[in-house]
Parts: sequence; structure tokens; C-alpha cells
Amino acid sequence: MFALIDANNFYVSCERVFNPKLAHVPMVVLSNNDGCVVARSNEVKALGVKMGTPWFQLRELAETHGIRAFSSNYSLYADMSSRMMNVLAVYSPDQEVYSIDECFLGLAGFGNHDLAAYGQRMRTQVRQWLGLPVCVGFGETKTLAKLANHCAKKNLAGRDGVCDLTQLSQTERSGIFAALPVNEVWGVGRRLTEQLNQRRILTVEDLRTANPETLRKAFSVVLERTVRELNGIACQSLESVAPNKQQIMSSRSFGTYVYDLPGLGEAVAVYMARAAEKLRRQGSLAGIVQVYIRTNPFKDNAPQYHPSLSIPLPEATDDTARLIRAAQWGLKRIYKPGFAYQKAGIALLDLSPQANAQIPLFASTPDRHSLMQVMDRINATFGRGSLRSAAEGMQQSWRMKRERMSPAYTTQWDELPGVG
DNA sequence: CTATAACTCTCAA
DNA sequence: CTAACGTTGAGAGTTATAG
Repeated sequence: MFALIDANNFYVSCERVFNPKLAHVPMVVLSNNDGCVVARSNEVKALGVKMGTPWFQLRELAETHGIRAFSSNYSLYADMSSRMMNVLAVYSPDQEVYSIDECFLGLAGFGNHDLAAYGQRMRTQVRQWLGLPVCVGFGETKTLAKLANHCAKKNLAGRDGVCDLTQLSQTERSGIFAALPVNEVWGVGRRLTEQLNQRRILTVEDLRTANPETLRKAFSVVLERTVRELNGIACQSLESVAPNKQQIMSSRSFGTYVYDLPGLGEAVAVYMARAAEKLRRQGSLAGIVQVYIRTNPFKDNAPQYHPSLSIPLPEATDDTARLIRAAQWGLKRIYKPGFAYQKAGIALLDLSPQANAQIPLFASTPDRHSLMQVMDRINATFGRGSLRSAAEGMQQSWRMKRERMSPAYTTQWDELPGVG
């Protein structure tokens, strides 16, 4: 038995907690660089605005309906998220934090309880303690719990934001599933929906009753598992401890186009510093550095260029300076003048545990572990970028746009209204 | 020829 | 005033390459 708890319009709801006047105001939260819509209030959804719509395309609609837009304030959302996870953790010994706004709870042995009432308690407590609206779904598998959550949100089964599929007979479930399009199933995206529809699999019920072996042959083992999960056979277990990353990426679009190598070099250094910090936090070393830059793919009259390069390191490392040097070495090789670059990114690949580090065959400058440790500690105490590599630059004129940002209410004293 | 590396595609939030 | 379209990570399957 699983529960899936998911916040409603999470980023929008976080903004409203600290600015209650925004309740019922049509509003959106924008992606990095104030680019696309990534969260919509119900009022905006009702206007037909799709997830991922570029903000500039909404100007007219926004003006006529008074839609308010906010830059995404990740320090606020991350903090609210961790508070929410802490509240929910008390409801089960097993919790999997699946994303910033949702978690699974493992409910083995809860079979005899009134799950719907249990879900209501979660909802009430999260609402009281945090001011956030959430919905709760229960099912025998993670896929069913996800689907139950969707039913709760749409008021298709259950009531008041909670849906317990486990209490329904197969006939009752089939009735609900037959009314749900197949793309509502976790793991069925745009492409798969297209191909399933061609095979006359249109609804969740069509998929549930399809032959798993046939689908495995035609598609993949993933889809086979999904079909079994829809039938109550658990193929996915709860992952309560997040495994270490196998790759770490950092990339960002620029606030304005960058044309020259020094500008790109700064950006690459900043992204690498972030990635290296994550790398050290999980106690890994990177064996390969990848770097890429690209022009704006949406500007079809401009010349396009999107090169990338992998740089194998002589020894795996977590030393920021070494990693930056490798990335910039690669950048120099792929850079060509005459293009308007819109984005740069780096990746750390071939990660291995620090404990298994190989002793270098050829003597070279040792990694500066204690320096890295001090740097991480200073930045943890005084804020990101307090101590940084000179390669990251001072002006950073390429930095992303965030022109509509709300204060970091829960993590920065000086951003609180009325605090000097 | 086979095992692995590297890359592509899809999906998720 | 004009131009303006996200980020990170995983897994499966396919293709390229090394030995």
C-alpha cells in the first residue's frame, strides 16, 4: 500500500502563503530567466494557458485578465518543500521524496485503517502548519497511488482532495479508468500516448487490460511494468534513501546573448563550481568533464551552432580548480566567434566514490581537499559564492533575468518586508 | 565477434 | 524601446568502437 501526496500548484501556493492577497488572483510562476510558465493558479488554468508557454506569448492575455507573474524563487520553494516533507514524514516510517512538491509514503500494514481519514489528517495538518494545499492518493502500487492522486485533484473519486482506490471494487475502478485518457498514467508521455492510441489503447482501462508481454515486445519492459502496476502488482519499490547521482549537470540560459570567449568562460566556471560542490557533497570524484554551448534554437533566422566536448581527466577529481581548467580547455576547442550564444552547460560524468580513488601513477599536484572543505564551509555559512574562483568573474553580465522575484521570506532576514 | 562505451530517445518534476 | 522559449536526472535501446 502506498500514498502519494502532491501539493496543488506548488510554486503558486508558496507565493500565496506569504502574500495572501494573491489568493484567487490569476497568477503564474516563470522558469529561470523568466522564460516559460512552470506553475499556474487555477484561474490561469481555466483561461486555457498551457504548462511551458513562453511568458512573452502571454502578454496580451495577461493584460486583459490581470495575470500576475513571478520569477521562480527556488530558495523559498526548497525551504517550504523540506518543511512539508518533514510534516508528512511523521505519517509513515517509509518516505520517498519524489520531487520538490510530492512524496510517496510506504503504508505496509496500514491495510485495516481508514486511509481516507488518514489522508484528511495529512491535508489538514499541512494546511494548518504551512498554508499549503495538498491532495492525497492511495493505491496498492506507486502507479495506482499516482493515479489516485490525480483522481483526488480532479474530484473524480473520493472527496475533499483525498482518493483511496484500495476501497473500490475492480468494477468501480474500471469505470473510473475508462473515463481517463491513457496519458494520465505515470510513465506514459506524449510519444507513447501517440503510439498506444494507434493501437486503439485510448484510456487507462485499455492499458490496464492490455497484454503485458505483447506490450513489452512492441515497446519496452518499462511499459510492461506499468501495466502490471495498474493491476495492483507492485514492480516499483519505495526508494527511501536517494542513491548518489551518476551524473551531475549544471547549465543555464543567459540573460543576454554572449559572443566572446571570456564571457562564456566565466559562465562555465560558475556552473562548474556549483556542480563540484554537489559532487563533493555526495563524496564522489568525476572522471569526465563535458562542456557545451549553444545558440538560440528558436531564432531560426540566426546561424545555429551547438557543439559539445567530453574531456577525460587523467585522474578522477573533485577539485573545483582542476574541473574548471578542464572545462575551459574544452570550451576553447569548441568555441567559434561570430555566434550569439544563448546557453552554456557542463556535466560531470564517470563518477566514482572518493573512497575508491586511485593513487596516481605519475606524480602531480595533489588535490587540495582541505581547501575545498574550507571553501564549502564558508559558502555554507555565508551564502553561495562568498568564496569563489577568480575564473567566475566579477561582472557576470550574462547572468539570468529574474525581474519579478518575491522575497526569500523563510531564508533571508534582510529580505523580509520591514526589516532594514 | 563480443563486450563495452557512447549516444539517442523518452519521460518525469 | 525591443526582444523575449527551463533544468536536471534516469533508464532503455541502439549504434559505434576496441580488443
